Amino acid sequence: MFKALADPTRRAILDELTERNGQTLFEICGRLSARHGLGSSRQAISQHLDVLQAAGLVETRREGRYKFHHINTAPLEPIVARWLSKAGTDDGDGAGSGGRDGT
Amino acid sequence: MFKALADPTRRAILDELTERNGQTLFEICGRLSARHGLGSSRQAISQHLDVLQAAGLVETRREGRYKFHHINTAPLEPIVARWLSKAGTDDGDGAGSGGRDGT
DNA sequence: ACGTTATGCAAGTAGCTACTTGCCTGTCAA
DNA sequence: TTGACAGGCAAGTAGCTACTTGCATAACGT
Repeated sequence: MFKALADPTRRAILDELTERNGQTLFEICGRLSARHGLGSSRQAISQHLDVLQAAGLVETRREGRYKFHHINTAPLEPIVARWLSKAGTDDGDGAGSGGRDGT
Repeated sequence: MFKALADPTRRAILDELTERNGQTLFEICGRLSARHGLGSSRQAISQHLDVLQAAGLVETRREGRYKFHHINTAPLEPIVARWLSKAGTDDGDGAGSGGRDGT
């Protein structure tokens, strides 16, 4: 899921779907090159959408020869909370376990 | 920054620092192999820490021959809110702009 | 039926990324 | 000072990832 967010093009796609949910592949293609200045081909976008769908961030709805893509922000919420929840246990020692390397 | 989160080892490091902030490189090494079952070498972890530091997720404090690593969750908050804030503008059309490919 | 439109699948390629290996610098203890 | 400890730098390698190219399939309009 994090790997899906690692790519700038995929983040731009999410930006696009946030602005206008339920777009087709061709519309995403056009808007990406027009509004984000990305010159990716149709297949590239299609593969990106596959990755986003596999990550659960995008859901698709088939309708005739069109395929609409909808953003799903549900998986985004717990991922960061995992590190935000704690992260107040400052220590300062940390030097008592030397000698392990694994090589 | 997203690329820093894309790697499982780096996420494990963040987990470790969340549990015990201010660890040294060697302690992180030992705890990763002990608690997370990761057999990464010292240099590998060092490079991961460099990436996390470049992403602003980890800050370091030098003290003698020790170097303590502290997690910084500040950059994590706005990244997801970017897509969570809107994402209610469902549309449904989206087929009116065919013909653009860019190739 | 026929051409067009919208999308899908698969193989191949180039660039990136994580990891290793080897050596070096600085710090602490005796 | 000497040896051990903690960490750093740099080059090389293997696997992954994004992208391209080419063809195939299904729905729609006429």
